[in-house]
Amino acid sequence: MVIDYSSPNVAKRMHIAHLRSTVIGGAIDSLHRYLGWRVIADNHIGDWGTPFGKLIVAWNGWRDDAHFAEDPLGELQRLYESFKGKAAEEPALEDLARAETAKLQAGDPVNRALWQRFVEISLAEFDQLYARLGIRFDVVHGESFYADELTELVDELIEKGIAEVEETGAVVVRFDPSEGKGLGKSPMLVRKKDGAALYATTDLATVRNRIRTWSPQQIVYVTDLRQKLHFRQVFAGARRWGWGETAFEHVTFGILRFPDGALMSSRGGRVIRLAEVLDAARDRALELVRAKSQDLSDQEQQAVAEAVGVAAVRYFDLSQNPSSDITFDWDRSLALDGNTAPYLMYAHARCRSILRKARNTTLGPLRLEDDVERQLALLASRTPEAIQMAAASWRPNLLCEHLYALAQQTARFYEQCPVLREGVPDDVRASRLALVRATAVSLSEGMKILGIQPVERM
RNA sequence: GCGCGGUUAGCUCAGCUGGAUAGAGCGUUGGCCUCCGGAGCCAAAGGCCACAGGUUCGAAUCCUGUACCGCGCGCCA
Repeated sequence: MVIDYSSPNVAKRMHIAHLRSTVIGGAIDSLHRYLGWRVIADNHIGDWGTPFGKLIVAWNGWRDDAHFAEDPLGELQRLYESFKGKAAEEPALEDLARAETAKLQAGDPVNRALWQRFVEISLAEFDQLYARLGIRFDVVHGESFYADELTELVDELIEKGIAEVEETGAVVVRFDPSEGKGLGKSPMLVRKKDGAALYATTDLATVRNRIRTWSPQQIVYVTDLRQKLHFRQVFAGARRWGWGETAFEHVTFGILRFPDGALMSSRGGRVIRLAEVLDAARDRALELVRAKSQDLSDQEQQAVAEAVGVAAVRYFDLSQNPSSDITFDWDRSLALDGNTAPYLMYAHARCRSILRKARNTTLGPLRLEDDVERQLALLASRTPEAIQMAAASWRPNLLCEHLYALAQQTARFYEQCPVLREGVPDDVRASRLALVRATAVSLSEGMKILGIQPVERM
């Protein structure tokens, strides 16, 4: 299975709307790896096209070297955004940008070098965030990777009769209504009248390359639902090409909004940086760790705070059904109590605490006499089922829900079923200890799939 | 106009391959540490599941329609 997720654009900072694809995609990725799939995670970054012409114009025209030295990506983003403002007043800039884009695509060494630098700066920052989030890709083939084969690909589409040339010179793929509801009225443009390719073209080239390279059973895309039509077209185009052996899946998720309903997007201007949210989450967690866990060393406190903070942010996103829009709220996404990642981590840490203290006690066969422990055993035993359900329906939130129920039951068990206290008969103790261990394993395996790092103490 | 989503408690959301009195968190109110970790536990209040039909022994869940909200629909990605 090839899975395509995260896919940020170069020269822009990742903001929390990017978190959705990254975190949901990452969870779907690890769910399938856990179930034995061979998964190739491919980060299809936006590193090509007209934005770079604009960026080069802005770079040459009005860059701030001092700002660039201290915050490279911030300066690139500022330049890109300022281009829009200036171009609105001075339309000639758009022509300049087109010219710079053309030069870049033709291989002009100066523009190529600049582009290379922009990409490297962006990737460096993305990698830092991926490291914090525990995300790893097998390959990073951005759009530029396919740039050289697009002309040939469109020519071949025309040759095979898949696409047709219009009078203007533009090339489109026209669909029959039988290829999908509504597709008959929505042709897919693969070449502009000026000869340039578009993102549908790149996506077709990407499909072709993935099939040639890995012959996957399945190719999965994780993007927001606004791209639904686009991918339906790409998939229908791919089937025309004869790539129907491969199953295509578009996992969509809803839009991130502010509480007042405003959209969060680079376009709208109102964004919250992902790094800023992760930092805030870590800081809030650190405050709590310092108050609650004074027995941990300063270094351990820092590590736990980072794990707890990142997990809280991830879980906020993962625990909601991908298909619905979500509202970003600082307090809720950074919450450390209630239905949150720290709650799962806490339940796990309490199990670990018992197991540490019980080092020399033997684990026995299960004797489930109390209703609370019976329920706990039942829930723990259903974890594999929850993992399968979550994978099959592309909904990591199902696993979140299961783990939360398991953690809740763990807390009840902890209150009501003593394990190591005096007076607990040996056979009951041995049974409960085995149950605690099974629970700890279920929780930690499940959390790891969700990218939540279980800790021994917190 | 066509297409795709959505509408469940004060707020944020689960539950959607149909199944028992519709769940959780937050918030509100009231309890629980001589006891393995209180980032916790117990309890209460709070819902004609947008509306109207249909299918079914049974519908928040499936079908049809309506209303409202959001998104998308060739030369950006």
